[in-house]
Amino acid sequence: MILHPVKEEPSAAGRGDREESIPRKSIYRLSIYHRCLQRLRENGVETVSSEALARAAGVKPPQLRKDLAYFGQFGTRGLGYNVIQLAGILNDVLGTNRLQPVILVGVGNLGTALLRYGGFNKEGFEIIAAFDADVDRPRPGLPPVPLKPITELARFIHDHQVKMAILAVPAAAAQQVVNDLVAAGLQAILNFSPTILDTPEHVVVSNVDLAVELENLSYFIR
Amino acid sequence: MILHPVKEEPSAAGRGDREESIPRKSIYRLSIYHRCLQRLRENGVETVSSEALARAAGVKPPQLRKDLAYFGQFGTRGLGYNVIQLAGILNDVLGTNRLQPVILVGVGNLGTALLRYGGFNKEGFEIIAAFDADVDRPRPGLPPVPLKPITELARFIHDHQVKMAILAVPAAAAQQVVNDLVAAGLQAILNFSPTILDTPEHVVVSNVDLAVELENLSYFIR
DNA sequence: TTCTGTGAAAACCTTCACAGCT
DNA sequence: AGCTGTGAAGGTTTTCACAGAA
Repeated sequence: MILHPVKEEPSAAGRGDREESIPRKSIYRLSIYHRCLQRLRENGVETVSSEALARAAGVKPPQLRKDLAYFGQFGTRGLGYNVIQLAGILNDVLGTNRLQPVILVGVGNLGTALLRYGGFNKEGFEIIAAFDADVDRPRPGLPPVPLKPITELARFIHDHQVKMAILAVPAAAAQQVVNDLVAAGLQAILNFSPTILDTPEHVVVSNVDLAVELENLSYFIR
Repeated sequence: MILHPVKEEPSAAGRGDREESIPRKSIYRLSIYHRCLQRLRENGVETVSSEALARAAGVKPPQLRKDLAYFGQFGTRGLGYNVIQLAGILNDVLGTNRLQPVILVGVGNLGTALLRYGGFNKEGFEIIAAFDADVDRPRPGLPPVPLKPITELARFIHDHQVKMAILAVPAAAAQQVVNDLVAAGLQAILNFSPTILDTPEHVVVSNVDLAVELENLSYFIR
């Protein structure tokens, strides 16, 4: 995905290496399990075995159990996992129980598309503002999110205690913007700009490069 | 990604296990190197060392050299790599030298956003048609891509020899659609639907789940 | 009996260190 | 001298296999 999505490797950066060192891949899968559990809950399923949940998430059962084991013992031997309970635990672990404010930086083609998409809001994230160098450029059909000049970025981050940003600026501008974001205290970046960002240890970056994902798939076609 | 962003693990599925077994991660990085080389070329750089290219791509130099070594020897000892030549080689390896037709399946919020984004076309991919169960639903500002009912999917894939699809249908519909795609001979899927797809060995899937990427980042915020 | 939790083994990927061209 | 190519070492993640609780 992207695939795996492409991706960083430090184990548990950001958090204070809680509980030894948990592979970042495990954390990533936790989000996937969480999603599967939500669907099971919607379907009224009360209990799920590691085998069933693993299949839904596309992993092998021992992997799922190992991943969960980093955080505790949540299952009942001979039975499986309580769907609601496990979903709640993952909510706590991932920090998705509280609504998380997010800003979008870069409202060009892709940024506009992401704004109009709106799918983030359903999952506990809210884009509370968008920033761009050119505020006046026409962008038909934008949802009612405040659009601000990028010069107000640092101030806004401070004032609203923003911790996460979605970055969709041109590659050439990305590093400079990131420097500003980091200086303002931002902690996590979902990067759609086609560049590898240079960030300090305590800032976490996930890269999603749509062109790279397609190129990568292209290799596997005969 | 992102990313990411998430991702499959079989080594060299799809292709006939050419050259022993090449890690999928290596292939993925090849796309990243390719992108960095393009930028270097634009800047008029003629030669690049493994150290410089690795830094641009966010990896360590031996990793870059190992990745390239799966496909041959392209550098000059004492000098480095010729930017244009290496870019050409990666074009060949990745199969991005020829224009690749792609279809979009699912023109809801996200699908529409992706269509309007249009960033794929620059990179050697062209969305030649879009499919949705409901063709009549209003979608303002769509680019001039043929929008067809999903019932014509199989026929179209056959007639146009389509090998790649971008999937952005609701989770509940995804597996059924994928079954149809696979039956029609499709080989690679970039999946934006928030589900793990069940596909035969010879079909490659990259998953990009935007909500999962955000959730994952959420963990690292204190 | 069933299914989780987990140490140990296997597989995998990354990094090192240096040999070998230019 | 400089930098690539690569076997071997090192580290991490995945998988196995079984002990142990319900």
